[in-house]
Formats: sequence, structure tokens, C-alpha cells
Amino acid sequence: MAKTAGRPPRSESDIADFRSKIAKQALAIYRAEGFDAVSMRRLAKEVGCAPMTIYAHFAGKQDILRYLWADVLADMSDEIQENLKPIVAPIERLQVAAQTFVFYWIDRPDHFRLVFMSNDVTRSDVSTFIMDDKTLAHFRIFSDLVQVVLQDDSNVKASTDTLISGMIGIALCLNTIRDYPWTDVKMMTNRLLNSIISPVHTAS
Amino acid sequence: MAKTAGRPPRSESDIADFRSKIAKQALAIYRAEGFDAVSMRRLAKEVGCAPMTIYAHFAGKQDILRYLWADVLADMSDEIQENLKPIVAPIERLQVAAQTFVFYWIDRPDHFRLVFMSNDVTRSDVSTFIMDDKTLAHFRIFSDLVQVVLQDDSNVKASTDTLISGMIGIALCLNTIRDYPWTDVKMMTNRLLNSIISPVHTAS
DNA sequence: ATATTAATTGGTACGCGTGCTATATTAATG
DNA sequence: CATTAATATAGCACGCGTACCAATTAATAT
Repeated sequence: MAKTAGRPPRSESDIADFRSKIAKQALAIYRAEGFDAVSMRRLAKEVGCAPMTIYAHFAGKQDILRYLWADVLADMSDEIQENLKPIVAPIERLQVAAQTFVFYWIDRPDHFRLVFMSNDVTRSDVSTFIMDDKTLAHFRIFSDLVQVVLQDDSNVKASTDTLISGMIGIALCLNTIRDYPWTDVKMMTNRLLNSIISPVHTAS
Repeated sequence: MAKTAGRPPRSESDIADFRSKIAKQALAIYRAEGFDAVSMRRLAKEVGCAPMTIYAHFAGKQDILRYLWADVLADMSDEIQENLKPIVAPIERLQVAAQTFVFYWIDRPDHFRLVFMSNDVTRSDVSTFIMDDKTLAHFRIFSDLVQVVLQDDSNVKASTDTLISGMIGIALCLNTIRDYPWTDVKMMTNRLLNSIISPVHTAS
């Protein structure tokens, strides 16, 4: 089975190199000038290729932005770990982590927009990007903390998912619906935690 | 004190008329063709004015989209009320309302995007739009249901706000972070409700 | 060398949100 | 009337995401 004639497809590593070059530059722009500064045309110019070439490697802008998540999430993780250092009581640790998480996104609307609001909700783009272990790990902080609080491993995942989506919800609401007189953020976060800490009321 | 010469400012009612004409047309387009079809240029064309004229009456596209919220929220309210009809038990009513709410937004990504993701999170546009009573009423369904469950009016508002933001969070996560294997939606919603139904665990 | 095939380029195009400026148009006053 | 102030307009401009296409470049097998 001889290889076909003609130029061969680019090697895996070449493709990866190009993709990471794009992602790296996107990150640099984002960090320096924020969300709105990241554009396909500019990205192409700074990376030294034609705008349309990028589309050969990414499905679209969406697909590139996903690569910035890792950076932001790592930053958030660091902040949580930092605030968690002096705390030992399991419940308090969970509380501090949750509050740090929520305030992180409220204090950084650009980051929030990037990670949670830049997806095209309308059509389900099947992207090549799969939540990798490294990204997932940032959320696993909460699994771990919840696990410690809920000794019996009854429903750690369900609790954690509820907590995470709940916290994200608080951040979203505070970020976007500013006219509504929301309850104090700390209070809401604690109340949300209450749904995890206390035993399940109705089984259905 | 004579009036100044020259054309007087437009009457309040004229301004209101123009604004509502724009809003109405925006709604028509949105309903017929969805979120992406609503554009300033098209809106202007269909309403019979120059594109830039709209900017004399609205701060921007954002400002127009807010007028579509009422319609969507009313639709959502109706669906909740409909599903609530045969239910009498307070806790069950709250459950059904919450689940209807969450599924409403998950099943209608376009609506969700319009109401919760079309704000420019970055800068806080001080819009002339204030959450009016009619809009607020749609969220008050939950206040009322929570009120009934929590007989003692300890912290109805805090609980309701947590519930609402939590439900919105679930909808956001399901809509945007599809790669992550979220727990069953009903389960998460019930767990979230648990934070309202069960007594407060930590007072801080 | 040459043919073959993959990848990239440049150009053109559409519609988008939004800003600026110069030019009407309008409706009241004197 | 004419004057004056408020408003609307047309036109141009910028940069955006993205699509299509003809031309080109690059790397290989023959």
C-alpha cells in the first residue's frame, strides 16, 4: 500500500503547533487588552497568516476562545487555594471556596463573559475541544470539598453540580441583571451551600 | 418667561410612540426569525427610518432587546401557571414551578440567550429601562410559592433570590457547558430547592 | 522534471453595530 | 414672512465574523 502522490497532510505535530500558536497569541491579546480586543483579523495579522487560514484549524472564533478558559480557570483555582490555606474546618473551607468562586466572577466580568457567556447557545457546535482533565480539575476542587463535608458518599456529584451551577447562576445574575435588588451575595452563597450540607428533604 | 424660539422637543407621547414602534417591530422579527435576525439596520428599514435615527431613542441594540424580555417572561409565566393548575401541595407546587422554569430555558436556548446572555456584561450601561412591576411580577411567582412553604416569613427574599439565580445557573450551565456530564436536571433542581425547604444550617 | 495533492493566500463580498459629519426637514417663535 | 432650535437623514467609515473562490505555494511519488 504505497502512499498517494502529492503533498501529504500536515503532521499531527505541525497542526498542534499552529493551533497552540494561535491560542497563545489569543491569550496574549486577551490578557493585555481584554475580551473585545480578540478578533480573527487581528489574530491572523499578529500570528502572520491570512485571516481565513485560521478557519482551517479552528471551527470559528468560539473554538479559539475555549483555549483561553484554561488560563482563567487556573487563575481562579489559584485564588481559591490561596484563600483556603489558613482554613481547616471542612464546612468553613467549603464556604470560603464558594465565596471566593462567586466573587471572582463578579469582580471580573470580562473573565465571566469569556468562560460562561461566549458560547453560541443557539446551535450546538460539535467542537473538537473536549473538557480535558486539566480543565475539569479546576471544578474538582469543589467535589473534593463537598466530599469531605458529606462523609457518606451518597450524592457528592449531584451536590457538587448543583453547587457549581448555582454559584455560576449567582455570578450571572449579579453580572447581568443589575436592576434587580439581589440579596447580599454572601448570604445567597451560604443559602446555596445549605442545599448541599443539609440532608435531602424529598426523595422523588 | 417666554418659550425659546425654534422647534420644541418632541412630546413625551411621541417619544413613547416611536420607542414602542421599534420595540414592537423588534418583537415581530424575533418571534418570526429568532435572535440573530434582529438587527439595527433591518429594524430601521422595516420601521421606515434611517438606521441612525434609532440611536436617538435607544442607547443601542442592548436597549432594544430589553423590551423583548417582557414577552418571553410572560410566556414562561404562562407555562408555569399552566403546569401548576392541578397541583395543590405547597412543596410540590414549588417543585413543579422550579422544574418548569428550568426546562423552559433549557428547551429554548434562543430565549435564554435573549434574556440572560445578551447584556454587555463589561460596562454597566445605565439604561433608562428599569425592571418594572410587570417584569418583576414574573419572578414574584417564586416569592409567593416560597412564602407559602416557609410559613414563618424569616427570609423569603433571600431564599427566593437564591432559588432564582440557582435555577438560572442550571439553565446556563446546561446551555453552554455541554461537554461536562451534568447531573440530571430534575435532580439538581430538587437539590437546589432543598436549600430553601430545609432550615438554615449555619448562621454567619 | 513532472504530475499530483494539500495547504495557504488574496481578494471580494455580505451584513453586522456603531460612530461622525454635513445636510435636510420640521415646528414653533418673533 | 424669517428666524431658530430640535430632529432626521444620507453617506461614509471602521472593524467585526465569516463565506466563497481563483491563484499560488509546498511537498511528495513517479
